[in-house]
Amino acid sequence: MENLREGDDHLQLQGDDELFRHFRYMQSPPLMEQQPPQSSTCDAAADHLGGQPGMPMPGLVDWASLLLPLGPGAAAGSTSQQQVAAGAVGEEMVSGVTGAAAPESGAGSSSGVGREETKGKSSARGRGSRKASRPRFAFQTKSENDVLDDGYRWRKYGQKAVKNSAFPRSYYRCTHHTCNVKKQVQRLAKDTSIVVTTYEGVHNHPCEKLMEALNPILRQLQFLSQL
DNA sequence: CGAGTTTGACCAGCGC
DNA sequence: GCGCTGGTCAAACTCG
Repeated sequence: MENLREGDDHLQLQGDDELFRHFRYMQSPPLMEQQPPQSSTCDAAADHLGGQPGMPMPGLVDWASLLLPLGPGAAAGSTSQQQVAAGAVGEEMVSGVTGAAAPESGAGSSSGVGREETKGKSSARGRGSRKASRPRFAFQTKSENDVLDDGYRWRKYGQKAVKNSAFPRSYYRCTHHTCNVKKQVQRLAKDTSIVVTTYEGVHNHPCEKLMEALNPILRQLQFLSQL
């Protein structure tokens, strides 16, 4: 696995379509300045999508699709530009991104990529055969906070010291009962101001904070549409 | 008391 | 085959 090259600040962001809905705008800038904790990344994404210079089709957000529960077939309903993003996602590319986003530590190495949890204690505690990995998606944020507030709720289930890194890697799972999306968070050893977040899987439910924020508007729209 | 975090142990894959 | 490493589990603990 190829590690992050020295000075490789052009991490290309790739991933599943759902994540692109939130982070697609980050494809051009090498780093995303993390938003303050009080504003979720969903909101941040909204802000950036409208105003980030150099963004592909800035301001064109398919909000309706954001509100749809996202499943494996959800990409079929994506907009054309989303399909372009989603279509670029393949295992090789995703692995490459993961490796690029995890310098030094060996994260994204062959031993790590694609390891999948299986349910049930007996099946080697989820360390059975490596099935074809779910889409993985890594990006860097420049922030003092390790955990990027992306609008979803996460439960930490592990923390590991990784080789050649003074900072441990944290493991999170989405707390939504039907969603088994995971993410890893690790701070770069070379640049401690940079946090590498690796998402694995696709949320099959809407962003909670976004829904919370949009609910009053949606209700109003519903009311108006009835008139 | 429930939800989330911490942390040591366990296990599989990989390289040598 | 063995040791190293990463990923996960689960009991204990903390917090609201």
